[in-house]
Amino acid sequence: MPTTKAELLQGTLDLLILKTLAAGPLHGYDVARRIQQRSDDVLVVEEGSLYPCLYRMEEKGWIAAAWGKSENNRRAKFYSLTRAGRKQLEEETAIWERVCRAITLVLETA
Amino acid sequence: MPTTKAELLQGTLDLLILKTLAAGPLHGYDVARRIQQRSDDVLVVEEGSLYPCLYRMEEKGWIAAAWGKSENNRRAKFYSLTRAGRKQLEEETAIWERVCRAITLVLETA
DNA sequence: CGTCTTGCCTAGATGTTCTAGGGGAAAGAA
DNA sequence: TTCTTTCCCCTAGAACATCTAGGCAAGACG
Repeated sequence: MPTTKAELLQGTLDLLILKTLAAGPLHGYDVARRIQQRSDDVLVVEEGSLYPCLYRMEEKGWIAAAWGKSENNRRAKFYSLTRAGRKQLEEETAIWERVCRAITLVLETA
Repeated sequence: MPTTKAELLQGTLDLLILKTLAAGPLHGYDVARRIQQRSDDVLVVEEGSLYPCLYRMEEKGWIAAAWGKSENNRRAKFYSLTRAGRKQLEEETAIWERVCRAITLVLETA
């Protein structure tokens, strides 16, 4: 039996992507890989979740896309945070901390 | 402007209910109220989410229901944790801690 | 009697993520 | 050369949880 279910917490993908892009532009494939690496392989972003999410975020103006070449000389679409994206990152970080604290509160109540 | 969006984190409702019932049987309405209170009004469980969730959990054998009278002398359905429910609570708590830690890891990466 | 509160319930909409595909192009092996 | 692997992008539809927006019954309280 593997580690079983519960990869991604619904509603946190935007935040994870925004944060991952905060350090500088990355292409989509790389965004997913970094989230997985930095979470010690706990969070796995499927491509079927990743790309639609990137489009939604682009439509909302949080990120901007530009075609380029990857470090492996492949055609790749690079995403970078917009000003609105940075603001969104701040907001979502605050919400996460608030909700996370709230859940912890409930779990700690004897 | 109010506190805006993001009440409940999708996927955490089962855990919150299980934990709330761990201290003893409660009726549905009360479960929602306690989650809200204990989270300092951050987590609000709508009734349209609550009851379907309770049914799912009952079907899975995590909780058991019994009709009774509330402290206000109203007809109410009391839910209590089964043995399987306690096991599930342990599992979901572990998953929550793992995922929460993972997200925090990503958010803390410079 | 009328209204408020408690408490349970449901159908349908909404939104996110996953499953399960497909495809092209560079790199490396045979 | 050809074959296979890896990288990188993309999409349609299913699955699932939560919310919206209602409805209903009965006790409390004026």
